Amino acid sequence: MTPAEQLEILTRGAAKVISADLLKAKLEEGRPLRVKLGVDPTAPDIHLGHTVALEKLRQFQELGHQVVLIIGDFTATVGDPSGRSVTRPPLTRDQVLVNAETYTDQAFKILDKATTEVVYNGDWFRKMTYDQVLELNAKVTMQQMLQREDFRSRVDSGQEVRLHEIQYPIMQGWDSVEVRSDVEIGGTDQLFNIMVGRDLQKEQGMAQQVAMLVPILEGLDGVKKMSKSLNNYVAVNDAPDDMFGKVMSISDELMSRYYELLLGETEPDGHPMDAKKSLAKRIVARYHDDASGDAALASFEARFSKKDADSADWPDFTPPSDRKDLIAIVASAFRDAYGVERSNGDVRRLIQQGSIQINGEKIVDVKAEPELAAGDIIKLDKKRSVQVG
RNA sequence: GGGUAGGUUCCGGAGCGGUCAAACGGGGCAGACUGUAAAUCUGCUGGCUUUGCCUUCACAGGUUCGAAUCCUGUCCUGCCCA
Repeated sequence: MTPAEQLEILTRGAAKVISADLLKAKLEEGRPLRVKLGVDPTAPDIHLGHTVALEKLRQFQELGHQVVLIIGDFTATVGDPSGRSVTRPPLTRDQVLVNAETYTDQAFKILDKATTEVVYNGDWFRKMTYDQVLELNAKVTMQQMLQREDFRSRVDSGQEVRLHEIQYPIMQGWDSVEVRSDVEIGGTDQLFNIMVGRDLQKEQGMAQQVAMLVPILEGLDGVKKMSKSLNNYVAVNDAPDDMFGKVMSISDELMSRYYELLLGETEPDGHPMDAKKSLAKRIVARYHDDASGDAALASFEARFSKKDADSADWPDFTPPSDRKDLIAIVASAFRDAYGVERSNGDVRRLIQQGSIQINGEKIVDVKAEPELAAGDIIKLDKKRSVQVG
């Protein structure tokens, strides 16, 4: 494939490339480019927000370039302040290593494991001396740091900014030097960090990397960026039905955004609901398989469209043997079938507000002690039910 | 180091001796309506063996019949000065 063709594919969907000309020049060298993505193993789940960058990496990979995945085992103990309004709590090394492991497992759902280079930035940062740290710090000015929106707004609003946080961009930049990257991929909020990488590479007399910024995907709420901590994410490891359901719950407006960022397409004409089902099915198929996508669609339609509870496939649930009051039953159903802890008070409220149904019959009496038989369907809330097994 | 303003429930932010599990807003959850959409309306939003009880208002003591509210000390943060 010619450099021009590659350029066309690679820049598609990118929010910003600094610069396209530089990328073109690198492609024209005809060698495999080293394409870097730094990941912060702060949370173990990869979600759709991460996949935007990962899919971009895969495009490079498919064109024969070398993907370098940097596990920020060291930087994670600092915490990327990008886009943050508060200091991020640091993680322990053990947590980070465990997270890194699960992270790469998931990343290889998208990337080709065999040809991906995985490195840990602790390998070089832990060896650094204070001299070297100071030398690096001398490359960046306070003013540059304060140009950053996230730091500046924290300063302006009287929020604390701790000094270790401003080390983050420097460390991320140094990663680029260490791996001699040609291209760094990141979200648009990574602009500053990636540019620091360019500066440091130049300082070291090295060719500068291209900054390729991909758009930030909004989470299920449609407003804030998708993130684990906001609990507005779809994890690539989510079960098919769960993944499908989450996609169905997004707003129409957000759906067209997902079409664009996740599938690289425009939303098809027709009823928005059909478009959404199609989107949901394809996302499930992508991270599981085609059969799962079809099954999730069928299951969704049975559960919600036809409201045919009998044919729906709800998780099995065995009522507790020690207590038979409704509060205990519902609380353990949430816990056993969905892994959700709800306090008794919480459950009590659900009951009082008419969320709980047994075989389609609403139960509002908090003190009810229903007789349950195998096969009974207990509705917990709008989205979840269980089947007594 | 000095001065000063503060630390309240998920967040913001009231409260300034009892009527405070704590106004109001945001967020979240549930219900109605729907397309598990949006908008709208309603309710809820510390825990429990729930007409009551227990634990919360930075932490530790103290005053008081009674404290988130007063006093003392400690820790932490912002701002101004050095």
